[in-house]
Amino acid sequence: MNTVRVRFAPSPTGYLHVGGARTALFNWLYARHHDGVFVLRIEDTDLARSTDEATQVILDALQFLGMDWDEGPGVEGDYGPYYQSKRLDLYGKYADKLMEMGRAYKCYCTPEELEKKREEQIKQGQATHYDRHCLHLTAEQEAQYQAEGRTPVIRFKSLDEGVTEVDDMIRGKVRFDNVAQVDDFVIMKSDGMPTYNFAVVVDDALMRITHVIRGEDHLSNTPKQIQIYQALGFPVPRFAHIPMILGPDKSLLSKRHGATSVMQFKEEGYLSHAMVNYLALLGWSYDDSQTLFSIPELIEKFSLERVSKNPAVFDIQKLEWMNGVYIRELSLEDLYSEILPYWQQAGFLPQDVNSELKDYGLRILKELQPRLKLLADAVDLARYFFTDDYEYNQEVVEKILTKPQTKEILKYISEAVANASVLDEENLKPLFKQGLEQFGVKMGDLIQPLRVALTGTNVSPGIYDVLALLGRERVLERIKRTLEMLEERS
RNA sequence: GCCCCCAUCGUCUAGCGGCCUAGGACAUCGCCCUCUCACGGCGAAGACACCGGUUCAAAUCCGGUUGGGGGUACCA
Repeated sequence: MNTVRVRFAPSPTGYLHVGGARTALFNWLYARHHDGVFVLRIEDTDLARSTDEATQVILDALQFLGMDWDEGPGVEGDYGPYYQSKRLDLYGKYADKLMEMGRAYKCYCTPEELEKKREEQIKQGQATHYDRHCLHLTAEQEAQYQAEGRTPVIRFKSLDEGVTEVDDMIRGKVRFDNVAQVDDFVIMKSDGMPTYNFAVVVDDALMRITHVIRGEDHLSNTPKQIQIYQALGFPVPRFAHIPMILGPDKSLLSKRHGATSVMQFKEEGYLSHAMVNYLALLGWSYDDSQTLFSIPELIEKFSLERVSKNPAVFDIQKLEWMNGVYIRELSLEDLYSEILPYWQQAGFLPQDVNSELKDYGLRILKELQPRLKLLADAVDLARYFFTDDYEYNQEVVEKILTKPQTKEILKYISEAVANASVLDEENLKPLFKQGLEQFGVKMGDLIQPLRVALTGTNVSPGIYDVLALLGRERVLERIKRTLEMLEERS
């Protein structure tokens, strides 16, 4: 049996888009499922925009998602180099070969001339295609063009009849009319660089790619590529065109829909596992019930047969939910490791955390864990545990601390806290209950003002946990501070 | 303009002729738990785009319409 060889071929434009990440994931899962080879190839022929940094960003993003490649940057294999910019001689070589065979020719037409013809064709209701003006140029005509300073491109001479069929693993057989749909497209630009449709064939063929799994936006270009494969005598790989990812308005997902960069998601506090699991479900499903998958499970269960044909809207809410699920699955130790950088950046914890502080962090995390959707949420939710410098939510103060008896209640709690042997539920609850009788109120009327006094908000973990974490000294200080604030107001 | 792809709840989807009074997940709403918020539990609402066929039988097959997406470049 032949080894499955798939590839992900991003162009380094500065970041890895979630659509690209999903394409990479499907390739990676397919390779791992079939014990195949996952190749990473950098399509950096756009020299103006491609930089080493931009490439590194993509590698980092793939690494974050746990997609390791078997051949590619940093992992030399038998079919390198894996940067298109280092393969330029190959494209020239195969373009020459096509010209020798009479399957390619030089074209001196200018973009302006071509645009004019194109407009004319559209006006007449025809399909747009090159009119082969330069197919049979005489030596004199060529010399004339060169004298005019024109630099030629090389065009592929496409088939004059018949149809080219794409046997897509997801969409089935798709037929394209050779004459109308495959024109003599450019394979080498005037600057000597190959065009995408040409380079991708040369590279995929030379790298022995067996399955081309890519976005549906490439489906229409596939017949062109197949004709190149055939002209060059290369075996044609299998194709699988996966559905596009759309924004909420059903247009192609892009920056204007919000974050689309994988690394940006990472910074906001999305876990690698959640990203991968969610992305896997965008266009693929296993059965009618399972939505949560471990990575090994994904590898085991993934198949192209179960990839959907319809485009999928990127649903950030579902991703958030899933992130919460995986945050809750983390051990406290692991959660701490994930959140430490956020707390350090917020100035809550120093670069070197001693064991006492770490233990405190762990205790906080125990309470925060079920409340987190994003790792970054742990900053705002934990602020009052680390600093006295937090804002009082004025709306909440208005609503809760203005009730009658509030000051008396807080004073009562202050005494209870001062007198309790240990600040925990067992010791405090009886004292609080006494207060209920004394003031003739319910537990909430006692706890909510206390919560506001201690946290500045009406949302926090259970009050006994907050009390225990803050400790007697800070609790008393904060109640005192709150009482002073109330005095000033009245 | 021309060509290609697609069409089940708001969203992701299950469904590959009878198992469907269409299942699950997110989101929404209600109830429970409860000191708030989460978590968790229970429940509700919510879809086969439309029109023709084929068939004893259609969400499932075929055609058309409409809608959405993509391609049509010296971008990838």
